[in-house]
Formats: sequence, C-alpha cells, structure tokens
Amino acid sequence: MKKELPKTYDPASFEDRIYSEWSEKGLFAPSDDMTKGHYSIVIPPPNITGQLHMGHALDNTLQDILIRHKRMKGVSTLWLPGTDHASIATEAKIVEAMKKEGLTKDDVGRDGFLERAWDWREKYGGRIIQQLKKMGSSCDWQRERFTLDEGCSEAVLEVFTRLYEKGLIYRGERIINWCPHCLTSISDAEVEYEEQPGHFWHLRYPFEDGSGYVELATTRPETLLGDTAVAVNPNDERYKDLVGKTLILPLVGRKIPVVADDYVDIEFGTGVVKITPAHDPNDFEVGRRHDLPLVNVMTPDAKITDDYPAYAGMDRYEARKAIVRDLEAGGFLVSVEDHVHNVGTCYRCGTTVEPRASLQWFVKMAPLAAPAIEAVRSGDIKFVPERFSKNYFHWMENIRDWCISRQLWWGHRIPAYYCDKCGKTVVSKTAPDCCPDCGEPMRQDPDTLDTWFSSALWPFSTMGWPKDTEDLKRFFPTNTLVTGYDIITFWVSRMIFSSLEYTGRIPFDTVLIHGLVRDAQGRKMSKSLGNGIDPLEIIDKYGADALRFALATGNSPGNDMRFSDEKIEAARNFANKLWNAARFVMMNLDIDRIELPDESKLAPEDKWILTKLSAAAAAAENNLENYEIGIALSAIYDFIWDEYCDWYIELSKKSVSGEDKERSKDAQNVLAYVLRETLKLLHPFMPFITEEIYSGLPGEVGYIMVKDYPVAENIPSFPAEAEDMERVIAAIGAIRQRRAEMGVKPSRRTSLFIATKYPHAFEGTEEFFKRLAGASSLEIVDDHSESGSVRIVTDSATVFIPMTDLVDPEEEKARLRSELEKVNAEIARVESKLANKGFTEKAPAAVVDAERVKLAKFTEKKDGIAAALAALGE
RNA sequence: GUGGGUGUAGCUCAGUUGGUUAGAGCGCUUGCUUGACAUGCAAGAGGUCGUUGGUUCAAAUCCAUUCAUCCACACCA
Repeated sequence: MKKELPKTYDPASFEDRIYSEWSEKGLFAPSDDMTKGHYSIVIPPPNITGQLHMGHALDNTLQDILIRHKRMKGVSTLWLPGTDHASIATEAKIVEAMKKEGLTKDDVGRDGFLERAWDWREKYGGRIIQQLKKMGSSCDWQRERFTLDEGCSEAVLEVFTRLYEKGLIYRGERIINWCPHCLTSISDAEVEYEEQPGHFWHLRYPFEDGSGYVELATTRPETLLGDTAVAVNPNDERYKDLVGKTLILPLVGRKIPVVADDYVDIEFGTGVVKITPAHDPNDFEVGRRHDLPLVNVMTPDAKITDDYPAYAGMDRYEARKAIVRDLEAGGFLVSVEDHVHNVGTCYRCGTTVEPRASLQWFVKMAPLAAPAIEAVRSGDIKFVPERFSKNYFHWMENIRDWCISRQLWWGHRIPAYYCDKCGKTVVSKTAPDCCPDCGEPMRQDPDTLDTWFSSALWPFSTMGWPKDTEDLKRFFPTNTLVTGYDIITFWVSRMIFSSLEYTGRIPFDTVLIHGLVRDAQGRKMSKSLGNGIDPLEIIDKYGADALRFALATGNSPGNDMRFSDEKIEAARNFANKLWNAARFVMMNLDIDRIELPDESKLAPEDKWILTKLSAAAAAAENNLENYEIGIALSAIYDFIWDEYCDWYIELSKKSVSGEDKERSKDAQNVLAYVLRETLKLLHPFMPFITEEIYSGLPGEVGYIMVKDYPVAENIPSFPAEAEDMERVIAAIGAIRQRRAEMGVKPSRRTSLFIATKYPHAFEGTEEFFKRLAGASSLEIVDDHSESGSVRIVTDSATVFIPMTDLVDPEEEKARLRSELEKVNAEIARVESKLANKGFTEKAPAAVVDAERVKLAKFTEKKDGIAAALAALGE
C-alpha cells in the first residue's frame, strides 16, 4: 500500500484536522496506567484579556515538548490548562468599554458591573485557549480551570479564613502603593521604577518662636500639606538643639515638631527631612515611631482634598506648581536644582503610584517565607538554570507583608464582614446572618483580592483542593513549572509558600525558567514600539511546527532569544526537508508493514544509519531529561538532515532501485524503520508534521502521539561496521573536495583505485562511488603509485585517480606540500602532548589512547602525502 | 547601592561535568535541472573564543582582574 504525500509541505492543510482527531480520541487525558509513574505540569494561566504573544508561544512550546516526551515514554501525563481572571487588567477593559457608552462603574453598580465582566469573559476568555490549541498544546481540556470558577473560589475562601484564624492575615492602616488611575492599591511587586528628571526644591520652615528657619529639601513639595514633623538624625551635632522645637508649616500654618530619628542620613542634603507619614513609606515608619498624626491630603484620584481650599481639586502636579509658586511668594523657597530620581509606576497602566496610608488587608510574610526559602535551599525545589534561585532568595529574604486587598470589583471578594454598630469583624466562608455580638446586620468588605492570591493556589486549587481528590493524589505535587524569569516574584515564590503552608508539600520539584522572546534587533516586544510578532500570523504563514521549531532550537534555559524571519524560514525549510525525505521514502516503499530485517540481512550502510539513530535517540533522551531542549532538538535535526537525508537516503538508492528484490525490500524496511523512529524522536517538538507523515507509513495504526519514545538501547547498534562506513564516507568526501578544488566537471567520470588497510570496508562500495563521487569504476589495489595518478589521502585510505592530465603537476605539488605542513604540525602537537609525562600519567587512559590513535592516523596520512609527492618526482 | 547575565565566524547564537583539528543557521564565494526537496545538492572562505593574569598535563570551559553591554532588586528627603 503506497501512500503518496502531496508535493509541497502545506501545514495548513493538516494541522487543524490532526488536532481535532487527537482531541476527539481523548489522547490529551492522562492514561490510567500508572506503572511508569506520573508527570504533571500546570499551565501558567494566561489572562482572559490576553492574546497569544511570543512569550506564551515559547512557554507553551516548552511545556508541550516536556509533556509529549513523557507521554510517549508511557508515563501517565497531565498538562492542566486554564485562565486567570486578571482582576486589574480585566476591570480596566470593562471600565474602558463602559466609558465608550458614557457609563461609569457607579452608574451600573456592582452587580451590573460583574454581569458585564462575566459576559466579557464568556465572549473573549476562550480566545487565548483556541490560540493555544493552534500551537498544538496537548493540554487536557476536560480539566480546564479558571481562577474565578467555583472550585478555585472555594480554595481562596479556605485559604483566607485559615490564614486569618492563624493570624497570618490581618487588616491594618499601612502605607501602600496606590494607583490613581486604576483606583486601587497594588502590591510592592506590581510597582515598576523608572528614572525621571525632577527637581530638589530647597525650602525653609520657620520656628514658632521666630528664631529663624530650618532648611530642608524635597522632590515633592505638594506633600508639604501633609507634613506632621521635621526630622533630624539624633547624632547630628548641628541640630542637637533643634530637637523638640516647634516649626510653623509654611502655607498651612500648622505647628509641627522637630523629631530625632536614625532614618535621617547626616551626610545627605541638609540633614533635615520633612515628614509626611500619609504619603511616603519611610515617613510613615518615622511617624509610627514618633506617634505622629497621619494627614492625608489627596483624594483617591490624586487630587488635593477640600481640607486645603487654596489647592482643593488640583491634581498632584498642578498643586505642585501652585505650592511652589506660593512658597516662593512667601519667601520659603531657597533654591531649585535639577535631580533625576526613580519614580514608582503602576505595572498595568504606567501611572505614577501615590504612596498612600489606608486601611488594607495584608498577609504576614515572615513566617511563610522561611519554609519557602528552605524548600529551595534544601534542593526539594530546583531552579533550572540554578542561578535563578539567587533571585528567589533575594526576594524572599527581603520580603515585606503582602498587600492583598484591591479596590476592585472583578475578583474574589474578601470574606470579611463588619458590624457598623459595634465594630465587630467576622471572617467567614459564608455570610453571617447578623453580628454575633449585637445582632445587627453585617456588611461585607467591598474589596477583592489581588489576582495573584488565587494564582498562588493554582497547582492545587485546580486539582480540587481543599477536597482530597483523585487528581491531587495522582498528580500533586506537580513536576515541572515552566515560566519566564519575569514572574518569579509575582507567581513562583507565592506558589511555593502557599503550597507549603496549605498542603504541607512543595507545589513542583523543578522550575524551568526561560527568557524573553525579543525582536530581530534584540528589543523587547511591546505594544508601544509596535514591534510585536503575532504567533498566529506566523502559524498561518509557516505552520505551528515551524514556529515551535524556531522557538525551541538554540534556546537555552534562562536566556533571552531573538525571533527573526531567518529563524522561522530555517524552521520551515527543515519541515520541508523532512516532508520531502518522507515523500521520497514513501514513493519507494513496496511493503505492507515495517519490519527491521535480521542483522544478517543488513548492509553496511544500514548498520551505519541504525548506529547513528541510536546515538541520536540517546542524545535526545539525555538532553530532554536535563531540560536542554534546544540541544536535544539540534541532535535530532542534525541526524535527520546530515545523516539520514544527505547520506543514508543517497546510499540506500543503490539497494532500493537495484535488481535484487530481497535486498530492495530490506533496504526499504530500514529506510522506513529509521524514518518512523525519527518521527517519534521529533514528535514532541513538531507534533503535526510527524503525525501527518506517520499516518501514511505502511502498516502503522493509531497515533504517533501515543507511541513509545525510541530508546537508544533498543535500536540495534554496530559500532565497528559503522566505523567502516565512515571510512567510505570520508573517502567520498575527500574525492568530492579534490574534484571541486581542481575544477573537475561534475559530469566527468573517472576510474578510482583505492589502497587501504581496511579493504573489507570498501568491498562492494563501487556503486556508492559511482553515485556520489563521480567514479566510473572502482578497484581495490595494493598500490598504484607507478602511474601518474592524483592521490587523495584520508586517514584510512589512499585514492588514486588517473587524471594527471587535468592537473598542473606543480600546483599539485604545492598543494601537497601545504597539506604535508599541516599534518606535520598536527603530528608535532600530538607528539609533544604524548611526550609530556604529566599528560600520559595524569590524564585518563581513554584520553591518552585517543591521542595515540590520532597520532597513528596523522602519521598514516603523512606517509600517504609523502608518497604522492614522491610519485610526482619530489 | 546590591545581586546577576552576556561578550565565540560578517549577523544571530549553540558549545551539557575542563579532554578529537571550536560548531550550526543565515549571509558570502564557486559549481550543480545529481528523477524527495532550488524551502534543494556539492565544495569553499571566514574565529588569537572581550582584555590581562592564574590554576592544570590540558582552559572557550575553572579562579582572579579589567573593559563593554544588558537585566533584576533596592533607593535618601
């Protein structure tokens, strides 16, 4: 049964069809056979607002390779998919959409807003899932989860109430990062700092008693309205007498004290700092130590409050101008100097964050961080590459309490209930009917939780926790977490401490970190630059397999990579190469099923390719186990292109199209067998093309996706015969090289005489030399030096070609002399190495032997060259 | 300020625990309608592995120094 492949590789014609088939046959679900163990990965849940970008494409390609490899090894394999509700990002989208209708959140109310949000999720939340499927991702979609679904929400409630009871979640008035655009608090991790030019305004604050001024500097004069003290260092001799005195706050007239605090750096500026506890994190701490009042001067959208009528309603920057103007008018402004400083911005919208004292919920981090640090230090959890554990330690060791409340509606609502009458707080999974103390109705906290609070539970909430489910028993802890280095702090660290605290177990044993996909110039892909490459467009143009290949090849853990047209074209060319090789093989197959012939029926070239295949399988396996995905893939690539296509297919043509029908069938079987096993090796990386070709192989049933991954030891290997074949290949290469150098026309045939210590290697190879080395005949001889032949010397043979008439003898001599020089240099190098006692005594025997073999080969080559020179009368 | 990455062919990058004559893709040169593939085939040019020093029989690989470049975290008014 011959199946012919279409002439050109056209991925669009089969990728979607194959994906549907896998899906319909239920191949994505884990097998129930646990005898070979289990392996699981939870997907980093993409935001429902998201569109597939190159980062997702890379992340999911790597995961799918790992998953498909394990699945083919017979391991019960689960890749659990899902999406993240992305509180801020989604809420911002909804608000934006409503704005176009002229509506605000308050217009539609909380319920109306949530209705819109769920509609939006219904409409767009599945979009990225469809895109992941286009990539070939073999997730078990039956188990798809959503951070805001019932189960995940149950896990969030469970965690929140447990932590509260343990005292690890508390509510308090603290200074937090506030985004005046998103109108919510954000965590420290969600602030990005960027350098901005600004100014130092040097001001003077008068003493109450009229005894003069104290001079200080600020970058944010508008916060002056909220100053409740001025601080100096207690050890600062200059200001010893000032401590305890009272100042009059300019423009406001408030009396504020001078306090002494270690926080103040004597060396910096004037050594005097204005203290605004409600609007600066450091000042907040100073304020707590000195019991200073918190004076909040701004509204949530960063405008001055009505408490300061002169500035009320101005935004921060307008107020800054007005205040500087008034300070100058009042004689309080001493000088202004330029100053570049780092400004915190919201990671979602880029707005400058406003530190703001407010009542929020926090997770107490110190007790949670300690075991999480230990889990990595002890090696229970391993980062690949290892260096990222340093980033992790650094973050975890300096961690501050995590602000988890958000002034948003889209998310998990905080399960805290307040009694307005008696002030009682109840934290409970279900709403209490009334206040347990006074019987009044209770009011639920309006805020929701940081979106990362639910993502932190993802490895176990998705498997049914807190219930003790079958999936948890089988697949938790998970094995590998694949993600970019940019979200170690946001997500990886939080999953680790969450899992240890709630389940008592690590969430995964290995964290595989990859870098960023950059554009061809090495720039970060971003919306504002407009340099993003759309993976879906790439898939349309080149196919998902080519995209996957381009992302996986040459990618090493933790390093950024560039994506370019050249790379994707090279990937597509490889797919095309494989396609055509398969097409050739299938055109020539006349067998009903693939059966590897007995050893006795294998030709030398068959043994050679099988040996190479075995080596490629070993390389693929070892590197995949070590997460060296790029290296594994390049081993397979090299095998397919350089060994199977460039050599074996060419060598096999002799037998396949030969007269001997038996031999032809044997060769066909080897061709097909090697192709089949190669497809299996490649399948995790390029699932579609391998499945498509596989389906056309004679006698094969089922899907390659669930066949056994090739094991090197199970592939027959013949090192000695393979070496003989290498001698033939080397001779063919040397002849080609010489013919090219001498400008011999490809059509010109020559007779060949080969003198060799390995005659058996060259027996029966005439046809190879005819097909691949322009030979008209081949004769194995003892010597051929008497004639005026051109000699081509390899380390195991000398080839004589009687075509002196095509060569200028002087040129030939010169060429031989330079070759002789080269080989002499090599001999000298190796000899000196071997003469070195330190080397022969200390280096491993195998290494020394290898050098001796090398020396013998070089010497043989040298003798051959010398003989050639002699024959030319030298 | 603290920590980390990177520096290998014209370009983009591999090089796994030190051990063949340092590799690939693209680009370049030359030649090919070699009945799978021009998205191809064959041959070739091109590298003192950033600098300097050290460890070692042996260094692109380990250590130190220095230069360049990128990133993360922190941040002083």
